[in-house]
Order: sequence, then C-alpha cells, then structure tokens
Amino acid sequence: MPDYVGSQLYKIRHSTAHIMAQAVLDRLPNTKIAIGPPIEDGFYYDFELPRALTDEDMQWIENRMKEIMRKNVDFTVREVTAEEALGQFQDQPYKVELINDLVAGRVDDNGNEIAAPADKLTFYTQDTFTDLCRGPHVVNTREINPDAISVTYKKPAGAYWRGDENRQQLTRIYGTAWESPEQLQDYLFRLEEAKRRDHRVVGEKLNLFTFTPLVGKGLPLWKPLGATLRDTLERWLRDTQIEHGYLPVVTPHIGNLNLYRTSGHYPYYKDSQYAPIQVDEEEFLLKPMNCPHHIMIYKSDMHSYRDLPVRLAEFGTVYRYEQSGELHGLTRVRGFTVDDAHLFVTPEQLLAEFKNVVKLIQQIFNTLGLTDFRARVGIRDPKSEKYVGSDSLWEKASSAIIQACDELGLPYHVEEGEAAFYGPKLDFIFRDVLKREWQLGTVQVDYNLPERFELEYVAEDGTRQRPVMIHRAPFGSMERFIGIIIEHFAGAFPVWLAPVQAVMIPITDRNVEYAESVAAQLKAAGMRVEIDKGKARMGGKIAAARERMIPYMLIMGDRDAAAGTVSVRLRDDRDLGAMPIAQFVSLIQGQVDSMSLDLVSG
RNA sequence: GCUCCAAUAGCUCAGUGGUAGAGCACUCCCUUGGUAAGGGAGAGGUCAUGGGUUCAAGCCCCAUUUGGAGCUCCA
Repeated sequence: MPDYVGSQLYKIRHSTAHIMAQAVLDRLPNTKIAIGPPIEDGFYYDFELPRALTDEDMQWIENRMKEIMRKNVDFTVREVTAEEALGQFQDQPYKVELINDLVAGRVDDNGNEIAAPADKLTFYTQDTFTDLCRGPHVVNTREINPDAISVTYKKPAGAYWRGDENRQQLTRIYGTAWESPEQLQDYLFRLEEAKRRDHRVVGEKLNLFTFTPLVGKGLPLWKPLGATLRDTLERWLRDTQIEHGYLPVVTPHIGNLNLYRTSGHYPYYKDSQYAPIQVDEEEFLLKPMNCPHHIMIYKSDMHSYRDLPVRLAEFGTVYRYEQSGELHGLTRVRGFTVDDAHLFVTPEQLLAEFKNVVKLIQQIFNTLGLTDFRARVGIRDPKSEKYVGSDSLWEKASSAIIQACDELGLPYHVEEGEAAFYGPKLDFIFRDVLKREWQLGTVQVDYNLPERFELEYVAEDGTRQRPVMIHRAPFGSMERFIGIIIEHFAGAFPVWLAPVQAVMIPITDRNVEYAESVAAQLKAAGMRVEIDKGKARMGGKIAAARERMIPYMLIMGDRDAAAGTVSVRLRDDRDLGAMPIAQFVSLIQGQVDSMSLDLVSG
C-alpha cells in the first residue's frame, strides 16, 4: 500500500505507538524501549520489561494513553547530533545500538541494503516522552481519537530484537488505531469474524478432521466428512488434469537418501526433514518432495520429441519436519499431500506449456470464487549461495515466466529470494478475509534437475536433447488449501463440494420410512445425503443442520409423504416450499454440474 | 526452536487449598410436533503426565508433553 506510508492514518498509528511507549514507561520505569513502527492494521512497540505484563497493566496502559491524548500535547521535532542522542539514551541500550548503526551507516533491519550514514538524527517529543524517530507524526494529540484506539484487544507476544532469532527476545505490545471509533469497531468485528471462520473451529463443528498427540503433532487425521470433501476436490482436479493431457503416476512414501543427494534437495533441506531411516546399510528418507520420483519415472523410458510434453501427476504425500512453533491447524503441517505434477517439455514448448498451466490454475481459482489473489514471480537472491545452476539457465527460466505472464495479461510483481533452489517460480498468493496472505498455487521452471539427472529426449534430427521441467501444484497442498477454503466459505461450501449436500428431516417417526425412500432416490442420483432420525423436534433438527452448513434441508411430514414431495429449506433460511422429488433432484444436479456457488440457479 | 499464555467429560467451558460441575452431544422414558433447539432420567472424568510443597492439591511449585498468540522459518 504505497498510499499508506505518510498518510494521516499512518501518522496517527506511529504517534500512538510513541504514546504507548510513554504509558509503558510511566507504568514500569525500568523498561528498555526498542522500536515501534506502524503496521498494516495498527502498530507495535517492542520492550524489554522488568516483569511480565498483567491484564491490569494493559488496561492501565490503555487508560493512560487516552489520558495523554486528551491533554492535547504537541509532537515536536528536533535535529540532534549523535553525541546528544547517545547522551539522551545512555540508559537505553537498544536505542544506543540504533544510533550507532545510523551514524555508521550499517545494514538495515533486513540485512540487505547498506544504508548510507545518516546525515542527521531527529528526536520527536510529546509530553514527557522523547524518541529517536524519523517521523512523520501528528502535530498534536488532538488529531488522535482516544476512542478509536486499543491495546487491550490483543495479547503481547515475544519478538526478537531486529528479527534475529539469535538475539534478545523482547515483548511486543500490539495496538490498533483508527481515525474514528466506527472504524475501530469495524476492525474488531473483522477479527471476531476471522475467529468465527477459523478452520480449526469450523473443522471441529463440521466434524472434518482431528489431531491427537498420540499420532503426532502436525499430522492431521481426516474424518469421514473431511475425507469426503478432500476426495471431491481431488477427483475434480484429477479429472480436469486428465482432460488436459496429464498422466497419473504413483510413487512410494520413502526413497533412498541417494535419490535426494542426486537431486540436490538433501543438503539444502537437511534440517527440515525427518531424520533418515537406516535399514540394511542403506538410508531412506520420508519423502519430502515428489520431484525426484517423477523424474525417475521419466528417465525409465526413452522419449521422442513427438511424445513431449510428458505430464506426470500424483497426489503425492510428503513429510517435512517443520519447526514445532510453525505448526498451525491444516495450514502448516508435517505430513501433507501435494497436488503435484511435473511436465517434461522441449525448450520450444516451454512458453506455451507454462501458459497452459497458469490458465489451469486460474480456472480452478475462478471455479471456487477465489478472486482476491496476486501473482508473484520469485527469482534468485543474487547475493545468496543457496541456488544451483548457471546464470544463463536462471536468466532463461526467469524471462520465460515473465514473458508468459505478460502474454497472458496477468499482473505480477517480481521478488528476489523467493525462487526454489533449482529455479524461479510463479506463485499465486491468496488473501483471506483477514487480509492474511497464503501461498496457494505454484508453477516453477527448472533447467537444473534435468541437468543433474541427465534427462534426455530424442530430437527430430536424432540427437539427444535435454528437456525443461515445469513443477506445478494448483492447490499447493490439499491440507492448506482445504484449511483456506474452509475459512473462505466459513464452512458453507458450494453444493458440489459440501460433504453432506442434503439432510432429510422427517417431522414424525411415521415419516422416517418415506425419508429413507427419498434418500435412496437421491443417493441413486449421486447425491451425498443424510437422514436425521434423532429425537429432536423439527425445529431442533433445522437448527442442527444450519450449524453444520448443510445446503439443503428436506423437511417431510405426512403431507409430503402423501403427495410425493419434499419441502425444501436452504441453509441461508430461504424456503422453497414443497416440490416433487424429481424436481429437487434436477435442482441439485443442476447446481452440482455447473459447480455453482449458489444454492439455486438464476 | 524462542517468549508469553493455557490444558478439567466426546465438544464448549465454570470451579483460588477441604467429597468433581454446567450446557451441548450420547442412552432410555414421555412427547409425534409443519420451518432456528419440548420435558424427565441415566451414563460418562487417574482434573495432560511425572515429581514436589501441605494434615489436605484440579487449584501452589518444578519438569515434561500437547495446544494457542506472536517471533524466527517455510521446497
């Protein structure tokens, strides 16, 4: 957001961060202060505190901040020398480090850019508090609405000084600030909404998956309804890929360590894999990626240019030893299934084939209504050593990706350091309701693994030539993708995807038999249905079905049994009234066949 | 991995040192009700695990395990 930096909201948040630091020092005078910038939806300030903060501290700090704001104090700026700055902050070691770095012109926070030595230092002062800061700030605290800020809405958390895990861990207090109380309320509502949609909560409510320490952390167990959802997605992609000329393959869950030494994966990702398994003098790895296996399948046959592209696809389950603190529901797990495929193409085919893959991914996203995404071209970090292959191959691969995006009219931006170790890639990054970003689909161009594995095809002139590989996964991982669409739909999946598409609600026990005959007809038509034979009354059964986000409730009593109808109620409370069974079957089939996002057409 | 917070019934949670609780779900009984939760009874717990303090521990302390919020990381 280029318009954000320097905007009035930005100044409000930056200034509120300073006021928070003042309030924290008022509460705990021995606190060491670090830095406090504005961020996307608020601000934070990092502190080294003399003791842990309590809820009472947080409330006191928030109240104190409002008090300071209501005093209508000015923010004043003043240029200072390094000596003066060091004198002012002699008891503040983090500030001293910042000042010395600024003066010396060392690396910035990311360690990337060498910053020129600062030609001046500035202090900003409000009330009793002075901070080293380049600004900008509001002129007076009257520009900040005390009723549009909050620091108690979110718990403080740990954060490393300068983002370096080898350095002091500080306490980060988050705050949020807006221009009006209404905006603050909107924001807090959005946070509540995100909690409501949390896939871990919805997954429990809809009975989709579970975790247990006895199986292991980060290892999801898919329950019948979750597995149905997953299977439906898989079948859809599998069928779509067959239409696009992909060929199915199946490979084992472990592989000889030498396979990953040849591919070059092992040394790079040693730390994030399960330890090798030793059997009979040989070492095996739980499969951390599918590429080398697919490569060996390609290599097992002689290929003619006439047969290319060869597109090998597998829902391949892989295991990666993610740091324990990284695990999160379905979106970061230690065992997951990649909707993987590797395309072996001639250099001439690369561009067209890459574009086809991108179109396939776009088609998949559009079908699900996932429209809020951006495309990122990830290229090498020129300063890093972690990449394999020659400069010219990288150059070729990167320009192929960029050319494909240009020709498709796909807006993208290029980021250094986001490439895979063997080649550059195009990622589709989805933004969810909380504006969090998730990497979903990925397409990678690879000249290096064909080289390392000495892959070949026979060209028109009879010579052996090297193919180019495209790695791609539209969902990324089934687990993460499902986690994200659970939150996207808040559990209310489109009809074609819903694990249970319709629930029969017999009004009395007399009507159960009729419900069973209706259910049998719907199942015969390929629908996923349930009968609620529970003891609850109709109202209770409706409430239960709504909780579970089941698209259609078919209520049936004596009148329906006599007339051969079902009374259709939708999960969004629309009531379609009684209709013949055949009419309902064609209604639901229409929605399924068109993969509609709506419950009724038109 | 690090900091902080947490762990009580299948689920959501109450319980501040003195006999283990509620709602939902489950089983049984009554109720057979036409569009957002009928009534009653019952069953279900080594209060995460292991140590410690105490006359006495779900509650206090230590360790471990697992979960959460962040940080760092993410092929």
